[in-house]
Amino acid sequence: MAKESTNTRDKLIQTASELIWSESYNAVSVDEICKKAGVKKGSFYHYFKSKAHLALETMSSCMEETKLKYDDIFSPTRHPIERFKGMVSHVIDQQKEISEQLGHVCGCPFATLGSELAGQDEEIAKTVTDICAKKTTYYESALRDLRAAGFVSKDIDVTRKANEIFSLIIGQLIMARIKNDLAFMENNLEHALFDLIGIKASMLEEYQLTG
Amino acid sequence: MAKESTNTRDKLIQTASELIWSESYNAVSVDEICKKAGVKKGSFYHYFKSKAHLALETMSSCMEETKLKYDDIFSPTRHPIERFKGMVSHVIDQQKEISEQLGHVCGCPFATLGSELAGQDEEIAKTVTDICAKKTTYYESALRDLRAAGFVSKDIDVTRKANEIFSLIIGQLIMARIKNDLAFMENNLEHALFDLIGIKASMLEEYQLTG
DNA sequence: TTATTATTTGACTGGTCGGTCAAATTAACT
DNA sequence: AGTTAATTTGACCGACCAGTCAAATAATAA
Repeated sequence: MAKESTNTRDKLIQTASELIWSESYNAVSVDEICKKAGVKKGSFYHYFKSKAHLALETMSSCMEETKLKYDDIFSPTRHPIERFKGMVSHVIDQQKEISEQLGHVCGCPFATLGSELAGQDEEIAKTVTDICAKKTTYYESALRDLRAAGFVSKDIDVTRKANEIFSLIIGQLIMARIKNDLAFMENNLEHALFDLIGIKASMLEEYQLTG
Repeated sequence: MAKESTNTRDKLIQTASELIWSESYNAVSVDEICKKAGVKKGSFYHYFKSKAHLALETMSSCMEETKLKYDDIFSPTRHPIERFKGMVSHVIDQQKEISEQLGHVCGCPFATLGSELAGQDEEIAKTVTDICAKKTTYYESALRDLRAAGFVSKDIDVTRKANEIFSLIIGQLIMARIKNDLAFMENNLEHALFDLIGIKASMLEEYQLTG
């Protein structure tokens, strides 16, 4: 997340990521990004053909990191309950780290950017939609394994449920960003998630003992 | 929602609401708002001391309307299950209406604005936070009545659950805005909501018959 | 070495931004 | 009527916006 790249292109992406994530796309200017990255504007437009393209590549870069992390968290070698718990921990840890680094709870970079530009830039909206779809596939797979293990009802609709889970997380992240406070999420995200999935506390305890 | 006010101030608020809601705060300029409202810039700054203040008053105005609607939907005279169903219908109807009118699914105006300006304007973030808190009180009250009627467990934490409900709705609205598609919400919001509350389909059917 | 390509620089553009202001107009009060 | 206050107007800032470009420099290949 903080790799101190010497490469000009990466430095721009890194800086843009921080500025846009903590402020917003339209509130941050190309000049500002260049200044903070220590790069002249001409170089910026050597690597990116527009501000929007920088945002797109920033998202790609961020999604690559996320994929590495999620491939581990949602590895089929883990128990599906552990996967969801791992994801919750990861989300909260990441938010803590970023909020300490940038001085503000930032929420989900994709959702924030997507929401801001949904009515302004179709390509960005499309990219965010794709990223969201990708994330829900992790949940779907974990839900299938949860179903196979008998933790949830046989007739659960995993696609629908995965989307519900995703919405819940996005919603809590947005609220955390607006309130600039992670407390509620820390106390409630896991609880709410298992409630939504339909796994009772008693089942979690049982799993805890046997697992 | 479309009152065609002849009053200059109201016309500016109305226009700003539409433009900011469908685009975003930073993407819409004061000039643009004035032009569409048929008002000169000098008049704008006669009524609002800054662009941010216009946004604040736009939110107040929107929240007033919302309160009228919600006071009806969440009237204690209604069965608490009916209240939640009524809210879901209202949210979806409103989204449909606005998306037809403005040509794009717009989501929650407070969440969109709040998310965009969370790291930029503290007063706006604070206002959005207050509005969110106000909305959750409707859910809390309905949850208490649901608990009293025996539809949910006696030891449910209504404040926590109300916040979870709120997050879920915000999340689905953000996703609908990004995807510019209401289909998922229409098919799933009510279902997900009752899942989260912990009311099984069988109980809903039972209520349907007796109510 | 020289020729070719990739990268960096900084000055530049035309347009737009949020916001100001004094003067003109209208409405309200006496 | 005359006076005062509310409203509207349009011209006007300086700062900043995204994006351009030709020339300078550095890296690579022959």
